[in-house]
Amino acid sequence: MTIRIATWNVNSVKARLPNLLAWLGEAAPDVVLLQEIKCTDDSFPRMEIEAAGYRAETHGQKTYNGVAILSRRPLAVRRRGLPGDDDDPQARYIEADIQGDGGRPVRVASLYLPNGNPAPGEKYDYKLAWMDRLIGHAATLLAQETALVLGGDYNVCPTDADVYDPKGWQADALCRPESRARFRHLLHLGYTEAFRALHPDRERAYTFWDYQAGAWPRDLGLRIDHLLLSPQAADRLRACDIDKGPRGAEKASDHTPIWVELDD
DNA sequence: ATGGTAGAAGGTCTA
Repeated sequence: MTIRIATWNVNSVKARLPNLLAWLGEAAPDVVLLQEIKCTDDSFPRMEIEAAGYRAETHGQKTYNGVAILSRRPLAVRRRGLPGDDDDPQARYIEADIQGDGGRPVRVASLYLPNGNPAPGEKYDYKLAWMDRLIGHAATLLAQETALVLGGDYNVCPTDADVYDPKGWQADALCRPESRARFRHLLHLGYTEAFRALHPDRERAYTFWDYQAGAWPRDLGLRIDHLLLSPQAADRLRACDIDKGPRGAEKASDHTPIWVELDD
């Protein structure tokens, strides 16, 4: 048996509720990591999602950001918010233990890394500082030797192969060397980036296409949504892929889901 | 050179 864990930046869970429910019904993932829910915890569409068979834990915020974890299995939240700055008001991190429920337990986190544009500037500084906090917390988690999936919208294109126009994007916060160096730092701690581990040479593998300028029909995309696995999770990795279906739907998010399958 | 799109909020910001 396997457990399937997906991540999807839905760009407003309320605006995307029909798309999300349809996709839960088709794809039937066991766990879904959501980003940019853009609502508070008490306005999250909990009843509809529970009716679809999922428990939901949220770390919401009005208007911007907000993350959530949906799970068919029981789950226990470990933390809301990334440690390292108690004054940070932005809701970009939630972490939970998914119960084994007959299989093996797995720890997951849903993260929404700051975009960081314009760069250079204050927003870019916040992005890099947030990445430094993530590196610190990811190292702490690694020492606990659990099967762990750090998934979400990293707002980083790891290499030029993950960008439709590398030259045009080289000065953007998603592609700048400081962002990429910190992403590599995460990997050097001991994490495995699931998609490239299984598809090292696949081209034009994107998870995001801008709403503007016909980016989707022209396939002008970026790969910025990632699933990072601790060694104990990487040992269980069986499959990973991008599900482009939802990006082609009516009223689509500008991101599409990416998922991993782990031995259960 | 600009605007092109989308979402939430609300008379603009974020992406």
